[in-house]
Amino acid sequence: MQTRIKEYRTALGLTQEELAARVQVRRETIVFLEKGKYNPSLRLAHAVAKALGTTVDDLFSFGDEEGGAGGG
Amino acid sequence: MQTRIKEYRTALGLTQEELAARVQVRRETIVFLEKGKYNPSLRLAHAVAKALGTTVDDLFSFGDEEGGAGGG
DNA sequence: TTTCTCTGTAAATATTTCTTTACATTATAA
DNA sequence: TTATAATGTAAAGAAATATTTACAGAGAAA
Repeated sequence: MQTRIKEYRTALGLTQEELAARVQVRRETIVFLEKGKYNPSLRLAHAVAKALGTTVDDLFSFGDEEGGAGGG
Repeated sequence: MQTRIKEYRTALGLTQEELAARVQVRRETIVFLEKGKYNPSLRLAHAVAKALGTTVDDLFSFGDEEGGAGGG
């Protein structure tokens, strides 16, 4: 799973902390997302996309793993 | 959070079990998603959208809650 | 160097998703 | 009624996300 969060965030001149505040999560959660440490809930993914002025499908991409939702 | 999973699934003539098999999750998980019982992981949301031939943003909608990702 | 801001990491914990197993309901068909 | 297929519900537990707290490194500015 890849994400363009950092790319969008820096383009808007936001710090991780500012983005976290907009999304109403901890800064660490933003760090983890940018680093791809885990796979967010849809609600969180949506909130981040909205805060960055884009969509979930644009912000996150799946190399197209191998079929399903199971771990890879 | 609203979803059009059932709408897409029935349009394709799939049972919950068949969709579950394509997505590689349990049938109960599909029931819960269709009923809005919980908020899936992004990976699961993506896998379901792909199995139904659509996108995450099309399949799920957020009335646009109130800002962030925090519970409502 | 010291100070400040931003970013990254780590461990324990709370919370939620998702599984597993089991049973109930509804509808169709014999 | 009896049988079968599809759907819905429930509870216990496994696995993951997200929080909380704390500390460390990099860069800019004094």
